[in-house]
Amino acid sequence: MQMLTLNNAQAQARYEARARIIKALAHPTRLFIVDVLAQQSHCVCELTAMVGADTSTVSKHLSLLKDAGLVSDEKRGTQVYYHLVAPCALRFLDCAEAVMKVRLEKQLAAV
Amino acid sequence: MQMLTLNNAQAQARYEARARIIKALAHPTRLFIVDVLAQQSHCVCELTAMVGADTSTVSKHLSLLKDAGLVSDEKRGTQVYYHLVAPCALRFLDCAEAVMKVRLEKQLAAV
DNA sequence: TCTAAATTTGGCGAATTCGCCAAGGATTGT
DNA sequence: ACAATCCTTGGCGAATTCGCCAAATTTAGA
Repeated sequence: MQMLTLNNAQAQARYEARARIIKALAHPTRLFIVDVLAQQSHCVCELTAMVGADTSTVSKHLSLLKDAGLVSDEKRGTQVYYHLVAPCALRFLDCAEAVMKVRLEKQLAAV
Repeated sequence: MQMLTLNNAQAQARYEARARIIKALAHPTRLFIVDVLAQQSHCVCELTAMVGADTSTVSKHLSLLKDAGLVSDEKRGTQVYYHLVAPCALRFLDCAEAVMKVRLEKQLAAV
């Protein structure tokens, strides 16, 4: 029975790899994009309009999500459509929501 | 039927709040800590030994997780025990694992 | 071919994150 | 009271992240 530690390189690499994926979701804009893509695929221009930021900014967010393996891209003419390939990412939103709710309840109970 | 956008302050605040919680998990050490606490509560000194970093570093990671509402702390004498209060955070690990597996399969299929 | 639209990439400064060290409580036992 | 242990906080430099602008690329259409 080996104690769980972060001392060996293998365990550390495992957690780093997982953290890299979660980090891809740890941004409000990228979270929003994932939420939108869960309902329907969209091109960069559409997402740019929804987000309300520079095209390059949105494109970089999408590249980041793609590198993490959370979305995929498909070229259609001059446009690039992005699809959500990791639906489990949606549960991040639910979990965050649940944590916020618990925090609020505890805050109210303290009054 | 209102189109989903990030243009209004309310929606933006919502996604920012959720991202703040996810960001708390977006670090290998904090991910490891959550994983460990899922099985059993531990004091800072124990976690420090498992992580293999400075006590202050681990303490700050724990403070961050606590501020996010993911763990709670309980003082017992000179020690402070931390408990996992958001078990749904564990699913982040599963999701990351699944994404990594899909990525690997796709990588193998490309050979 | 020339133009226009869509997207990506490079790069810059600003802001944030990270890990360690040092210092400052808090609590237990002597 | 004093010493020892446990933990937290402040602060520093290094590294990373972020959003915009500018430039390059690709593709469709006139």
